[in-house]
Amino acid sequence: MTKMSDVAALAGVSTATVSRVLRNPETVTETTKQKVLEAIEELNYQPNMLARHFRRSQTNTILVVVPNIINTVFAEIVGGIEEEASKNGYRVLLRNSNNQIDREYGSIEHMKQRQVDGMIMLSPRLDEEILQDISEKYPIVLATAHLDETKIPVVSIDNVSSSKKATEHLIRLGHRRIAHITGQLDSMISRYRFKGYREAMKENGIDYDTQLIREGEFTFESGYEQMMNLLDQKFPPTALFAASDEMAMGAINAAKSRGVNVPEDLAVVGFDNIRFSSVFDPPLTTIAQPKFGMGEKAMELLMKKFNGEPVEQTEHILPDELIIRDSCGARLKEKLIRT
Amino acid sequence: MTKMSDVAALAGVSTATVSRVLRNPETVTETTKQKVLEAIEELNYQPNMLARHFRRSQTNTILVVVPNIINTVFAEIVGGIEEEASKNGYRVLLRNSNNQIDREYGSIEHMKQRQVDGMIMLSPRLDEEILQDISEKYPIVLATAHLDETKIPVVSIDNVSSSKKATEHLIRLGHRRIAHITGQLDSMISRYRFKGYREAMKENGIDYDTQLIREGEFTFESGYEQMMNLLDQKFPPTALFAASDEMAMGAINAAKSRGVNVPEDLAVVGFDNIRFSSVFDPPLTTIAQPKFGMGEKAMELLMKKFNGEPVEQTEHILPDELIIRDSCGARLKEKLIRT
DNA sequence: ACACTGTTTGTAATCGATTACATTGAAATG
DNA sequence: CATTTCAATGTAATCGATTACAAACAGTGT
Repeated sequence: MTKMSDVAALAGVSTATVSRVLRNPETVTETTKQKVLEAIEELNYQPNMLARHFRRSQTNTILVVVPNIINTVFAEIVGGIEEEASKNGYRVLLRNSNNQIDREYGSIEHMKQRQVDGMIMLSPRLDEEILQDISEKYPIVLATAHLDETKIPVVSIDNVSSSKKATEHLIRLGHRRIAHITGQLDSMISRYRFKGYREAMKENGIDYDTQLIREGEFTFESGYEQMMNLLDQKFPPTALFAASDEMAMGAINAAKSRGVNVPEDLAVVGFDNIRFSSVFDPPLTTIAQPKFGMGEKAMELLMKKFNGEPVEQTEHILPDELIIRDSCGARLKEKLIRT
Repeated sequence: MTKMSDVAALAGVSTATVSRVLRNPETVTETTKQKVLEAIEELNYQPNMLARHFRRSQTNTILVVVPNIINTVFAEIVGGIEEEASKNGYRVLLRNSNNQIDREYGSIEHMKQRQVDGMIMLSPRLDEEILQDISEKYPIVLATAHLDETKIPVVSIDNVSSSKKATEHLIRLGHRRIAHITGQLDSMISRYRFKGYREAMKENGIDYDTQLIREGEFTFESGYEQMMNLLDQKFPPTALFAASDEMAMGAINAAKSRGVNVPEDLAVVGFDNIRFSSVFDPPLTTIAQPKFGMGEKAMELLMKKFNGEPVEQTEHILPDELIIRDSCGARLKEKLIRT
């Protein structure tokens, strides 16, 4: 491995000058710069990054903590982060937390040891206070999260209003017995989506039946199971708002297995607009989160923190969108009206 | 930040001893070890990893280069890699190549600069010779790849025999006009899957119609489009083997849109067994790759390289499995026979 | 008591880039 | 021409852990 002193020797300058050519070219005359550049070329020199990182105690690496990379929602967000990071010369270290709090802790230790310059946590489980403490000393950004009163930058969509929008869409289609399958209720996101549902119902003067609320786990299987429960009830729902597309798909399959037609007998709206929602039969009506964009935005905010720029607002709400496909019956209705 | 010399001072020993307690505890007497450990505890000392990495020129980090993390197949493999890596105290740096060769090059530069201890490439695009060169100097493992004659460890399934198995399944169900939608044919994997198809046809005495071979891009959209083409032909196929589940789904949707029933009018077999295949309507018959396991295996092999253990075989073929669901019509047939 | 062996600990060099501070030299000014 | 100023470059310390080598020490056998 050629090192800086080799370059310096060949170019007939000191290592300080070589270093300057590399990092502050404007402080060096054109002629010496050329000499050094030629020597670098000649020797095929590559700076030892480990030495640089050590000396500057900076790694140009960020840590992304994901509950589970296998989940397509997180994978897309990570895609956005990686894209934006590599634009800025940063590298992305990936860590699956598997929703375990101690793994999240471990990741924070990692940052405390300065092994990374900052971190982005997706759907953190850690207490708000703990996160707050860390954020005072280290650059951290959260995504798909919501904290009540805090200075930590958060990138998210408005889960309450979007869920409200989804539920209202079903109400507008004439439904009153609207079921809701939530995600794990120990997660903020699930509670916010549930809240949006309640608000929509209330504002439209509908007393919702608590029997129609079921807690799932954001998976197909849980959606399937909970829908089976709902269909077993004396007065089954005529519509469903599921807190994730996966659960919506599971629920629809449960309905199909019972001969219940979607959307004719059961209108369904999901959440996330995952890649497969448009291909599913029937294509899902759902709330689209700008997943890739959220990743990019999170990384942007982290870059601001790195550069010492102020991050004006702490909460960055990106726009969501209700995507109407077939599972809610709106298109079917339109067609019927037209004919 | 407390450093090693602080600990040494408090414990009344030299830094060398502190370092030994941390890395070679067996060379230190029990009593001094205790003193040092107490001092570490007292000061809440954490070794500076950047200094350690620099000094040892080792990073405990590996690089994983993925064509696209958004693709669920790769996401699952990365999940397996991450799992196994963190068991071994290694960290995973993620890089999306977006199938661009120059990005793959860049990642190799990264390793040459010793910023990572080794790398795993998924579905590399780079030339075999280049990879071979690199492998002689740096620890590298490939996954979902196949190289003809090389010393680079590769983790994969047998794409030829599995595709043959998939095609034979369709033949056994009585089909002769079996179409095949390939992936991009500049990718080895696509060519191997195509080869498996040809072998199955040939061995069963069927001259396949080149009109029934269409090149897709591993996406829904391409599957949809190519199926439309197939359906437009004078003698459309009665069965389809698609080189990926995504394309199979696209194709099935194309068929549905034309009123062609799957599996009654068109039997379909896919490839990959992605998470959504079982939920699709109809559930896909497909070849299951042990995705998570492939990731784990790849990391295991890399660990062997790190430890200087010999990697006996270069090609590690993991078992695949034909998962029979509804899209191929086998179940339907059984049912008909029984009744 | 002495030499010898082996274990434990300490001293100080080392990894390679960065940078505070010192030096050189050339241009500018009176 | 002497002096000041400033830009360009060099010298050497520095970051913190690791480790080759040296030293100290305890135990063993004669």
